[in-house]
Amino acid sequence: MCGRFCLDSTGQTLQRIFKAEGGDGIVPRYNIAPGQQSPVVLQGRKGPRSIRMHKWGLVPHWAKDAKIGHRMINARAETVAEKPSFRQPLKSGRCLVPATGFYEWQAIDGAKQPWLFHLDRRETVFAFAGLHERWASPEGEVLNTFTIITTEANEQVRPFHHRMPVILPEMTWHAWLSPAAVTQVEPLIQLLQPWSGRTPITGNRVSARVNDPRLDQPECMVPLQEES
DNA sequence: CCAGACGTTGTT
DNA sequence: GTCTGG
DNA sequence: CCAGACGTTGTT
DNA sequence: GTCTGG
Repeated sequence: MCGRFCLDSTGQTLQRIFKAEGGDGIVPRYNIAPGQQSPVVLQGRKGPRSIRMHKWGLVPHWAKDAKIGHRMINARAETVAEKPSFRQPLKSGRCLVPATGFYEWQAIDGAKQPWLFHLDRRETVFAFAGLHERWASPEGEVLNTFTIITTEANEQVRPFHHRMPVILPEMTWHAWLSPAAVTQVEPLIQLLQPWSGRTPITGNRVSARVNDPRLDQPECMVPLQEES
């Protein structure tokens, strides 16, 4: 699963980490939900990578209605090459989705308690494997959207959920982003495999409940004291 | 041929 | 747009 | 993912 | 229960 994540980074930092242009004005966010705009890193046919704001929830180019995006927030790595909605984006619309963490949810006394999963250092920016699409409404309005690819959960996440977003190691970013279009999909699918073990994730309980406005504040990212 | 779906997660 | 089901 | 809505008619 | 909106 990846139904919510955070990106504790400025556009300037993203430019440096991803060696990309754009993204000016991006500020840290701690509670990015489906339907919201979030940065993605794209590789144009020529020239440098660029950072763009896309809407989370992929709308296929053939869709008659943008509402379909609501159920396209994730794509399974195991089937992404076959699904009508993702087949073309896999060939020509791969992207990176910058993040510093993602949330899992635990029911405690009937309430949903968020846990934040992040890398060794909580502020380390990493990249989800993503796909993006450009959709034009019948009226001609353009909507840029993306989805996050998921895979089997690793050891750290498994106690919470059986799925997690694919995290691409930096050494695979170039291969995932280019060339712009491919005919053979197998090498790409291979890139989605090495998430496990290679990417140790730390989970910490967040000091705010779900949809508590404080969840949008950086203070909530600080791990809670261990309970005695 | 046309009509309808096109997705994932989690829960029952 | 493309595939599946009827 | 979670939260919140879940509807139509007629009038502005 | 299921769908939509964020």
